[in-house]
Amino acid sequence: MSEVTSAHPTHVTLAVVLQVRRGELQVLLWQRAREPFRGAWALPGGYLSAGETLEQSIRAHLAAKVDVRELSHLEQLETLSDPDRSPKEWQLATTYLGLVPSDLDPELPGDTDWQPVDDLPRLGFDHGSIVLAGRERLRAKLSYTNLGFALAPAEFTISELRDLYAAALGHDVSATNLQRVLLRRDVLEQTGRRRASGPSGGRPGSLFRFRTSELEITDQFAVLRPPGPARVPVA
Amino acid sequence: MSEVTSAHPTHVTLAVVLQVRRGELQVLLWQRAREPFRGAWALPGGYLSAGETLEQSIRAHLAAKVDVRELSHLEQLETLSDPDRSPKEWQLATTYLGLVPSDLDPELPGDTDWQPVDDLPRLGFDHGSIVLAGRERLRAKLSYTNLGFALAPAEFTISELRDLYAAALGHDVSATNLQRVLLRRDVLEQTGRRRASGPSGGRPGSLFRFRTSELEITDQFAVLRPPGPARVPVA
DNA sequence: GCAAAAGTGTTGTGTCTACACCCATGT
DNA sequence: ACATGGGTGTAGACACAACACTTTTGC
Repeated sequence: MSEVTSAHPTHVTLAVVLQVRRGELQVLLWQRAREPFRGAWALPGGYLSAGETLEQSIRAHLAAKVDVRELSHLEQLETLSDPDRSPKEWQLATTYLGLVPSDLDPELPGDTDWQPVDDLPRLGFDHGSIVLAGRERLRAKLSYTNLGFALAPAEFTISELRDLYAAALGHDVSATNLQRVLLRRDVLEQTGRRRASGPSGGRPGSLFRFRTSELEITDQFAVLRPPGPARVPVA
Repeated sequence: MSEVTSAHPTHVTLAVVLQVRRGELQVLLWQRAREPFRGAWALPGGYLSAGETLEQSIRAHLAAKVDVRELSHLEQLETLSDPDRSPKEWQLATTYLGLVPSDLDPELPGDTDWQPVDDLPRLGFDHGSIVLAGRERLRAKLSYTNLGFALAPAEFTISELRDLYAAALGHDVSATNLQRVLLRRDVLEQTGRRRASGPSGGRPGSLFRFRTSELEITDQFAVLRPPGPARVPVA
């Protein structure tokens, strides 16, 4: 139990902001200057203010760390309530997953930096497990939605997209099959332009873009799906 | 904005408790005796008490309505924070999905009853949309997990299970294919016993049970899945 | 021509739906 | 015998992975 358990808990919002940087999935963290967990890294966030929604709260706190307009996606994860999760007070935390496209490099305050999710520093509170929960949500949704749009620049080649997916998913991805899956699902479209070849030659890749930046479920993986004459093919 | 917006919100937990009753999916509701929304139906739940986790809170509030031991499953849904969601106060609500096996018929207080999800009465607050969100979560998880265990009695025939799935999913389900899908996924096992025939004859059905009552993801629907030599077949 | 990178063709596999057919029981 | 439901066999649809092969570029 907390040292202080008042009748009313405090409420904070926390965000797992992820971006693929230098080929690996990284998370935005800041280093605590005060107890508790002085010197440890922590997720950005803070107290809920009067009259705010939780989403407004996390956006406001993130604004102190990054330009919030650079967030390509934001969704709620879990609300944590273990009375012992903060040593100082009874504190609820509603966690969010945020994503930043790989071509942006936000200005950060001095105490804030990106850290690799696969090699996290020591994190305070329960923030380590929150980061992993965020990564799992991302991985799942990459598989059955068009969430890739939130990791990618506006335009990209299939190889570049493959590298983003590989970094986020943590395993190799075949460019060949990635292209076919996303085109068949009508998630990608060709821009008509092509990227210039690299210095060592090679065929220049076509540039693609995501058809929409609204989250859509593209593979409803609906096993046990409704009976009936095959679903209408896309026009 | 609420009439009263204090610096600290109150926090409630609410549960969408679902059960298949008489062939249809129903939700546990109680009828409000006081303003706001006097006479309207509402989800069970209530204020978070000092030192409780959210899950302890919703279990405690449900205990006033049903025997909590009859809950076969309980999981967190979303935390709602719109300042206008309650007319009286600034109130956060963390919502849960609860499930009750179809063979139980809990004793209920006089103000509490089951209502069909497909034909809801007038609900107070934002509880109508919460019920639908709970139903969607159930439908999705029936498809790719073994969550059926939480709707079904300990033992059942495939036809009985088919009827439960059909009621929960809202469309016909083929007993033939349901059996094969769940057996292949190793979710069901045969008990060896059989049900007696009905009055009008017919072959008696074999009795099955779920292999486990722990939630498991049985179809990881992992499109874009890791490369490699085919996953090891079940022994 | 040769290396490098992008993209297509093709085959095979796993998982599901649909539907015909067979099985076991009561009357 | 026949009706009533339970259960199996089998064929086809579909989406994907794997991999060989072709195309387009730089040097």
